Amino acid sequence: MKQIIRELIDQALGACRQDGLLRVSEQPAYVIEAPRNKDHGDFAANIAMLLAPQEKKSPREIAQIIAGKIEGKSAVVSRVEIAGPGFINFHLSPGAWYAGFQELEVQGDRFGSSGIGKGEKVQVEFVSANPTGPLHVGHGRGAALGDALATILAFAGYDVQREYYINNVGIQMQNLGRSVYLRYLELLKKEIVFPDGLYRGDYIIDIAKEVILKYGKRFTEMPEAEALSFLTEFSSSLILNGIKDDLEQFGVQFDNWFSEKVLFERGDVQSSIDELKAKDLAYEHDGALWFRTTSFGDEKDRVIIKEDGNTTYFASDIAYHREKFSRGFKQVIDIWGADHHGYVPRIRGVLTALGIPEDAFTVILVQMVNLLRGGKPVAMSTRSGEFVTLREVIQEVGKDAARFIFLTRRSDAQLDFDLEVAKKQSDENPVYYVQYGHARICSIIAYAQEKNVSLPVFQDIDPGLLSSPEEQEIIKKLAQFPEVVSGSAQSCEPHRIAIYLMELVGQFHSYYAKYRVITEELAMSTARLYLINGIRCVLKNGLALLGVTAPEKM
RNA sequence: GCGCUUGUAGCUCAAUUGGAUAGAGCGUAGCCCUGCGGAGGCUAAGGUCGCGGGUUCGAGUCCCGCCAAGCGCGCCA
Repeated sequence: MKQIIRELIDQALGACRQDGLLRVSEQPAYVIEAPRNKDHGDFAANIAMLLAPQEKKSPREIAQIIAGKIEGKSAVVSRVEIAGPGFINFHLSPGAWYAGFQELEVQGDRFGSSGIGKGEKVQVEFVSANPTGPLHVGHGRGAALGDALATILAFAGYDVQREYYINNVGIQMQNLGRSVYLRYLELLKKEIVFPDGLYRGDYIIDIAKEVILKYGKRFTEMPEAEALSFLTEFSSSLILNGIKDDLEQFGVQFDNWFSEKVLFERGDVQSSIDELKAKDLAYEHDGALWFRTTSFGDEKDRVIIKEDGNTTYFASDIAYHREKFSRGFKQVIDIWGADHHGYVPRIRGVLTALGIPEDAFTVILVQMVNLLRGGKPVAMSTRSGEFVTLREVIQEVGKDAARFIFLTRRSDAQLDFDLEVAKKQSDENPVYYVQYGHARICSIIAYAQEKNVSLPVFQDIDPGLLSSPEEQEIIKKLAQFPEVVSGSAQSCEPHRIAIYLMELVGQFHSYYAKYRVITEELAMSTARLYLINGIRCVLKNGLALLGVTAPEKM
């Protein structure tokens, strides 16, 4: 619809130039938008204000000239007016919106999808938590965001891959193995000292118990190094399986689980280092090998091989990101916890060094989650092991509520997650508001069937009957959905869809309260049934993009 | 100390990416079922958009300076 308006304006500008009314030596990038205020029409353009400096006329005067060339040119536009500082407001004829109806009807489940992604390969990497402990709420936020974003991008025509990077190399893994080993010995009544820095959570003891069940005492009889090596492997794969289960329960499925170990086994880490050396971007100093990240805007250079000869995690990440792009992704999106933000310049530096275009890489930082219960903070200390796991949250409040709460907020703002509020199946909890709307419509459709009013197609209805202000607003709102989806994809902001759904369902609920859908008048009943079925379809599509179910009954 | 992010109604959050009179929910005060789902609807009160400058036709949005909160600033991951 915007496109049609844009064409009208462009044509008018051409006509003005031809008639010598305006110079338009340089056409500014103007905006067409749906004004907040209904009195300002269906669309507004700011072209006249932008043109004012070069035309040396007042914006309103220019607007008047342009409007003169638009008036009566199209059946779509019923009225054009000049308002405010020089906006050109377009009022559309009611029939203009019917196109949106038909699109919705034809596309059904695909309504809202688009081809703006042009089939480009995009990777979204998210969660990527170390397999040293269960996922917590913060990971849940990243999971909901990454998963929804991936779905939305796919809907917008990108070829999307979801990837989880498994950090299964390094000191933290050894710490995990040692933690389990010590708890194991402890359970077998050996004297132990449990040092700081190891994992204290109860889940470590659970793993140790499982080891005893499966393998008995045998690790007390073998050399410590051998036992540690086995237990590290055993524990991390056990934890990783737990993570996979949790994510599945949360409705998240990855296409690829990428293991850091593989980078070493295939020699990717070594070859990355070689490449940096060859480009003179790495140098030796104090017995370590440094990467010249300062050349790319970082605060200081960073170590990639330590004095003791081991590589840093940074070395792995260089290799990993290099490897990602070698797989042909046009766009790589990493979702990180905000506590890693200091890491962004480093990785950007790496990519620049490797000759990867800056805009091919996006980092989305997801801010912390403050877990509350009835307004009071819940202790979340990883070291002491006192934290609420994602699994517990899902069990307590449900997948849909948790996901929706994460996805109604922008990712770069901190989020208060109150378990008591999330659990309430009412007012304070918007997910039920949206789902309830969907269920309500399904129920009306079922009722209509009972009354022998079957679900109509566009040809069956008289759209002119949908003339109340509420109905007109709903029709427009439905037509906006595709733009909301593509905007959400391009800005990597899934929350826009959640907000839109709450607005749409709000319109529906008040419409429902004011007008009766199924009455004695068949023509009116059919038209209204058609309208609310359109709402149902959009609610369902929108919820699907967020990974939230759209129940027919609740 | 330096850097990143945030600051909008009593609370939790939006605001079409620079647009016209800043909006929802909760909470508060009232009200609405003889009708398809009351997990709903209607009305009211509630704002110095952290503070101060600047940019321009126009700023919650961009720039600068303060203030506050969170997070970073390792040859840890």
